[in-house]
Amino acid sequence: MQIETQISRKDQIIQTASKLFRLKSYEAASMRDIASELGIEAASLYSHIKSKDEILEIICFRKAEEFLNAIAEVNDIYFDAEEKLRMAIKNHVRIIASDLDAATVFLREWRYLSSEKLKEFVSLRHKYENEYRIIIHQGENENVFDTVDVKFAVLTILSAVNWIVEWYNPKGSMVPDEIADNLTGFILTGLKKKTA
Amino acid sequence: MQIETQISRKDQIIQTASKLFRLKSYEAASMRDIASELGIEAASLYSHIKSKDEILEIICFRKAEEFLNAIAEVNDIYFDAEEKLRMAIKNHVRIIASDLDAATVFLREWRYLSSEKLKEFVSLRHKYENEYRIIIHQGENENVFDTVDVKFAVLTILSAVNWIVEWYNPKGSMVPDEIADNLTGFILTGLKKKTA
DNA sequence: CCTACCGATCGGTAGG
DNA sequence: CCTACCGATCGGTAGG
Repeated sequence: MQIETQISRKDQIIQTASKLFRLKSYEAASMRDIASELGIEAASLYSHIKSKDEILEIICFRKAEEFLNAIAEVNDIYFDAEEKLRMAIKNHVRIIASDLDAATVFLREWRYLSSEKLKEFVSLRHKYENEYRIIIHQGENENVFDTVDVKFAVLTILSAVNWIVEWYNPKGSMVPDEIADNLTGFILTGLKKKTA
Repeated sequence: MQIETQISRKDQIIQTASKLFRLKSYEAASMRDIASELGIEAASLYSHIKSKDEILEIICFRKAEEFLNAIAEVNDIYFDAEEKLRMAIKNHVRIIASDLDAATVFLREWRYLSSEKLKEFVSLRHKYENEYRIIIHQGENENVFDTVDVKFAVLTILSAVNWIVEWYNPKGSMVPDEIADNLTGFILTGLKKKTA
């Protein structure tokens, strides 16, 4: 009956790997790099994990699950499309900001997944994208969103939202919710003057 | 006095490398991979190029120059901000579509540049981003663009424009100029119904 | 968790 | 453009 908030060795490995995979990429970061960061030998890592592959899988699929749970919750709680979109983006930005290392690996290094896992991963991402497509469709039906190429719109929205891993600074002036609000504003009304 | 349209061995190497760097990433694609694609031995590559690094540098800096030339031309030819933005995006998409392999490497693999070259590369990208910032500012002054966080707006615009390397299909139904028009529409007026 | 090690593969060079 | 090769490093295993 441990009440300690100790983080398991396995999770320490995953956390360290996230940091190094983000910094140097999955291929360039070696098991020796990860081990030395933890003050142990590379061979010792294998008492906790099966392979380098496995680490990447855990990082990518954990994040995928987080994103999918968040969008499911939004669809449960909110009713109108604009609010759904607003909250989906807010959650998305929060998840990225809560663990920037893992989120960056999820977004940037997933290509290195082994081919079976890669297929599964891609299908989870499609599932996530599809949730956004449904929201946009709903907005069109509610007559609050313009009729657009929905696939195209979702790609554009997610690209902007995911791009924040490239510039987000936890010590910067914008907190995650502000970033989300700014993004949503941009997505909803664009750059052009409304009262021109 | 050769009139042949032959492509030099060096350029063949660069083209093949672009393809493989995009497909497998810079680190994972080996010199032996590139050589075998060309039907020669890995050692033979070094008669035409100095190092693997050099290939990446050539790809990244060639593209950087293309992008910078294009935006300079836009600023020379057009006057009002909206038209400048429209044409800048059109050129950007055209450059990406004209050589998807090289563009993808430019956008995805530049992190592997050696540290001196990386610094130079990042400064070229900042220069490019700055040209967009100037256009947005001009639009604010002309009272056609809303006042926004300019840095944020440029990041969002470029993320959407660059994301096309992830889904653009040369054999797909949308030609580059259509993609550019769609993107520009989205960026200018957003998702929300105007006549609600 | 360590020592000791393996086979494979890497970028690159020498010398022709 | 090739053969022959180098030192370095990789992910991972055996055995304790």
